[in-house]
Amino acid sequence: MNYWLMKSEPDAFSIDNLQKSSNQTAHWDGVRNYQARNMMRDEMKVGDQVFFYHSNCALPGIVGIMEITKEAYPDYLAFDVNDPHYDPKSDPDSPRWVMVDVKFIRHLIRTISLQELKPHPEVQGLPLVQRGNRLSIMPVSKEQWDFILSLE
DNA sequence: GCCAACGTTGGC
DNA sequence: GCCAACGTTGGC
Repeated sequence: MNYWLMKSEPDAFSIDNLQKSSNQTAHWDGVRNYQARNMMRDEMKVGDQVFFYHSNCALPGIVGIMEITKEAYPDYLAFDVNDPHYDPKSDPDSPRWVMVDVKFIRHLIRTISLQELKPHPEVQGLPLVQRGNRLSIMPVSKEQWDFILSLE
């Protein structure tokens, strides 16, 4: 089983939005970065566990856990001219972007903030804590996963 | 709201 | 294929 971290701006889609979704499940759309896409497409499997990270907000940090319930399939928003994530270069016959389905598992007891994580040597390998990092989907090692949860 | 860091685009 | 310009991300 793999572990991941996925970022979302809570103003756009928060963990509460996920919890309130039908079946507590939603598609993770709008990823428009090749590195992130490749990980979704090639490595994410049903059952993988994922940290839900709130970015660009008052307290950026890890707020909960979700699980992959459907592996990569075409991000159809890329075909919708009226959607902000529309990409004219994504051809329905050969989709450029993919999404996965995620299911709410639980909130963390408290938010584990970026500020709190940064000083810990155990997570220095995580792109999340590296300067200037913008990757919205990243792998988390089992050791990092367990360590972060031990802070809860 | 600011702005540094980054990824992408497109002219050459 | 280089790289300047541009748009976006995301912490602060």
